Amino acid sequence: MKLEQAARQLEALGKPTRLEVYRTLVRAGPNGLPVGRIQERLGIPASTLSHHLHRLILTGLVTQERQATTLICRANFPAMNELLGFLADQCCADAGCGAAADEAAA
Amino acid sequence: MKLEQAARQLEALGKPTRLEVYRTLVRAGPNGLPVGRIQERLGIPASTLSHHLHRLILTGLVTQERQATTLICRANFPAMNELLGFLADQCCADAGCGAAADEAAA
DNA sequence: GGGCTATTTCGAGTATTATCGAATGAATGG
DNA sequence: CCATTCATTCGATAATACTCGAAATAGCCC
Repeated sequence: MKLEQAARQLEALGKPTRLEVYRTLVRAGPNGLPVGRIQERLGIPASTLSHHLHRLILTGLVTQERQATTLICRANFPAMNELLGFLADQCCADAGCGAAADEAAA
Repeated sequence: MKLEQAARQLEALGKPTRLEVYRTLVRAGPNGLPVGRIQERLGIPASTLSHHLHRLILTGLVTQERQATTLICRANFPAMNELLGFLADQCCADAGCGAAADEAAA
């Protein structure tokens, strides 16, 4: 993964509002959640939520699929995985720290 | 870890410039690197670099220690670990995805 | 097509952030 | 104490981003 792409994704998760949206989608699992449901849960104005979702989609962290009039949003788990991998690589490339090892052991 | 704290750290890593600084420190390992050395490597103006380092320090991702006239900067590995843990928890709390498992197996 | 629901796009106001040169502060060595 | 080196703070500018109401679009059902 390129550094710039990673930075974009990290930035996308770097605002509490968006991180909460993303967390909600992650917790919803592979079935995803309609936009309206997210809005109900988090109490965000529709236009604001749409804006944040768009940003998350642009970075590839979230996908959308149309079902009739509602749009289902899903967390893109492989993308998250890649991002975690990038961060872990940074950490353990030359450092020899126990970071990833701890995670794996836990 | 609180969501807001995680968001602050993610935001800190969310700009290419800062991510590069952080990566440089991570790769430097526990010995860290003087501010001037980072500047040489990345070619960033001193004031800009100082600004970014300050942000990284505020979020707890980087620490500084004075050695005579030079300031040694170090990546805070436990903080990074906590952040990775937070993201992994988000991912696997209810979703049952294979994310962390894949990382561990790799 | 008319009405209805779900969601996005538009537009504007506000706030935060990045960048960098110049000036300032901190610490050592003579 | 003065000169020197290392790094931060100041100040100003430009760019980017957040927020949200109003208007527009997409798709279904009758």
